[in-house]
Amino acid sequence: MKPTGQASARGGYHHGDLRQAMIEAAEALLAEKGLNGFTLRECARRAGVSPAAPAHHFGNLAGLLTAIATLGFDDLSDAMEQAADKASLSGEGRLAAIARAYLDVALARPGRFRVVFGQRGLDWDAPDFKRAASRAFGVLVAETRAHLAGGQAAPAAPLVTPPDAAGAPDLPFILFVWSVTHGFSTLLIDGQLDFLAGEAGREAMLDRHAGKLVCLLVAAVADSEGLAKPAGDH
Amino acid sequence: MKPTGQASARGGYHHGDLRQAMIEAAEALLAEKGLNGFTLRECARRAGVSPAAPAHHFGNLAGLLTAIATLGFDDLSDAMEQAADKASLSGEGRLAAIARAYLDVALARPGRFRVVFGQRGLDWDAPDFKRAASRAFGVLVAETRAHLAGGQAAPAAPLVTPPDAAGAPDLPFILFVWSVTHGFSTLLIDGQLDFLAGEAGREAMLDRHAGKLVCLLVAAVADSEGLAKPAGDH
DNA sequence: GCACTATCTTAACGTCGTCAAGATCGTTAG
DNA sequence: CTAACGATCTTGACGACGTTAAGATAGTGC
Repeated sequence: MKPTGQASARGGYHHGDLRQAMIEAAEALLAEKGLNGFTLRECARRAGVSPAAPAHHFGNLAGLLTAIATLGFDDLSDAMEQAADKASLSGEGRLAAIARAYLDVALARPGRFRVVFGQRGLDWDAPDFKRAASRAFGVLVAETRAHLAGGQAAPAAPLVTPPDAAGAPDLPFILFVWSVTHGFSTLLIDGQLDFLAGEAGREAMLDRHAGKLVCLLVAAVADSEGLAKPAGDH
Repeated sequence: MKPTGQASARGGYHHGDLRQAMIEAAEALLAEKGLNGFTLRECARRAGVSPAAPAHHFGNLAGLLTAIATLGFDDLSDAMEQAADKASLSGEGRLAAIARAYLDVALARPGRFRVVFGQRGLDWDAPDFKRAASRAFGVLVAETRAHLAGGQAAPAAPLVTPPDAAGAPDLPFILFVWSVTHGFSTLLIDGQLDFLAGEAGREAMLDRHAGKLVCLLVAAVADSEGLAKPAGDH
């Protein structure tokens, strides 16, 4: 049978690199309609492929979303690392830098961010996904510890596997940092703070408050440093 | 035509109080399957009613979810108010009490919490919903301000309309409190902190860290009180 | 040049949210 | 008392969704 459907419009029966094409289509669709309007069929449509084609590459919808979420975690890790390094050079605090980077990534791609931390089912056991998630958490842990240590020194071995952190004495600080950053990002993304924007728009509201919020966070971690540590170290 | 379908099993053509029955079925379904497995048809099925029946009471799926979210916001407000009052009597801090109450509500009904702050579309313009959301934010504002004022005094007029808060000097503190609380709740609910639970389960992990986290929050707000205020008041 | 395997299409299934049209019931006006 | 009416619910249907099974096509290695 001649390829009379989508394949003919594309020029061949095989796509070539459908996996990448699907991911790009998915990102575009997420940016356009958000996670709510996201559809596997629409992605396949944009990739010029039948609805059943993605099954072989991703298994199912959860597989595609997991691939997107993996990219999202890596994006988060990269942005935090780069921001911390740059801030370290210019003398700013690394903690403030990663918090700001986290927020920026969330705001730049809210759809993808919602996939990472969203309700639609993911393959939590996918190796790549687990690795990406661990890396992002590792960056957070490393930077928070560097901040607690008082220096701008980048830790030599920044990779922290989650089980290591389970009993760490500075875990409350790490959770605190993550909670503030993630919470503010989530509230913003979900539109819960839109009533604060006024007529100036969200950007103005961000410029006004995000900086102060990060200052509060840094001050909080610095000031209560001795709270969770048994013996004083300063 | 005789009622041969769902109506006969119920005993009559009319239900009586379908609106309430749908809400109860929805809550049960959310508790059982979460927001992901939530379905309007399944709710109607459990209420013993045809799939099109809820349309007249809620308009569409968003209408039903908005009704649930309204209950969720009211639940949040009530829990925070009661916790603050009780804590005030026993001498504890009201701020720590509302943070803990927020977390407890989220953990007690994660499905409903995800409806309130979730991705599935809601009718943001529904009057009841707006009122409930404003009330919850108002409680947060009032308690944070009471804490900043240094006393456990409950404010006489706790209702704060959102526009009032847009230019308030203590807004960063309020956002800070909300971000920490909401962020930690969200991370927990979404299973992002499950790897910290270990073999002891999530309850043990909560008992270990939630308290310290709230302590950090309270200390942070108390310590950096003078940061956003132009003139020192202590 | 041929089998083999990966890749993609077609067709279909069951489920979903929603709508239009009709049936039923409670209520109220005459 | 009854007839009309509006509110409530059912039925049946529509298009879209995710997923699957079976078949067609293309690149690859022998």
